[in-house]
Amino acid sequence: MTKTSTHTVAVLAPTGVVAFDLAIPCQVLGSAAHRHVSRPYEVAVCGGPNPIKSDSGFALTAERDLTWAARADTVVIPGTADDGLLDHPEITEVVLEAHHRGARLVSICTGAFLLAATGLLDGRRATTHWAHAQRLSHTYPAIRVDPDVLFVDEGNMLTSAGLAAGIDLCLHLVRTDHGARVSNATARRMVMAPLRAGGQAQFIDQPLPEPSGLKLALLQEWMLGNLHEQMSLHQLADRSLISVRTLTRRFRSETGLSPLQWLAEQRVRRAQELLEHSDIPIESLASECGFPSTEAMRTYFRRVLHTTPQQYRRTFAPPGAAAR
DNA sequence: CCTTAGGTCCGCCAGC
DNA sequence: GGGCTGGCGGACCTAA
Repeated sequence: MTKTSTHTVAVLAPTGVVAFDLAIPCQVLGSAAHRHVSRPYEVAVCGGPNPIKSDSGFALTAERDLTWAARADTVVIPGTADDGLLDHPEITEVVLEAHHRGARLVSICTGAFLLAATGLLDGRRATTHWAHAQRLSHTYPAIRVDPDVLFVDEGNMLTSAGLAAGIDLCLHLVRTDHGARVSNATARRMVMAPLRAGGQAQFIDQPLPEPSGLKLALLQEWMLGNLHEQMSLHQLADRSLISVRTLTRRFRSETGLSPLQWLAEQRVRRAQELLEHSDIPIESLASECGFPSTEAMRTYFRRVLHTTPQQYRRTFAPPGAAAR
């Protein structure tokens, strides 16, 4: 992703667009701010002819037409009131054209159906709103639909689950393009939790006041404070005075992840922060974050962020820091 | 890429 | 019955 020029984002507005989905990228990407670039994204709603009916009882006026969308760096496809049942051939055409120009495609909620209609999702992993996941995989059997995650990042093609998960995906884009600091600041400005991981379940049990939930929170706090230590499931269970089985179960129901998956994500996040704010060598950074080796860290970076630690540092290190 | 040993995850089920 | 716990087995994952 080039940082030199403003990244253009086209938010498509098909007839009957879900107004909430449409607003998400406009708000999140439009409000992202960078220390050196005040507006890293130029976001425009694209569609027509105006006015365009939304699903929410009001019509909207797109600032740009679909030809602009075909030239954008990122194209966002929101859900529609028909939940993806109707064809929107003009959208298909624009999305295909954008893809062939190398644009990044992003769908929110049932926007996945419009993206799927292009055939571009075939053979890839994707997700959509849980209530429509089954229909998506029946209609497009070549897509590996994962109904249990907030969003799926397939590099140049990203899909998210219903509504609010679109916010998580947009924050993920900001983090991918501009690093953790910018995405955290963006989240803070929106009074949002920093960023839920993509693999997190769409359904999460109330983690709040029960004593059991509290105990897990305490353990997680301890884990975050001791990321550099090797920890086994067994030790963690002993520490919190519950069985391994119960520990795994609580993690899954409260975070949607297994204990070690959760731990690995926290380690990647810590590493991201350190890569952005320090110039300690990769080797000591890896052990500081608790990765058994630099190879292990690289593997997790690949999986979670689709990049390598070196590359991440090069992209996000502040200008003053040592550039290697 | 492979193999291997040990760890992890989760359905199942019995027990409280 | 209903809800939570934790042991067990086997599929799966990871480190070396």
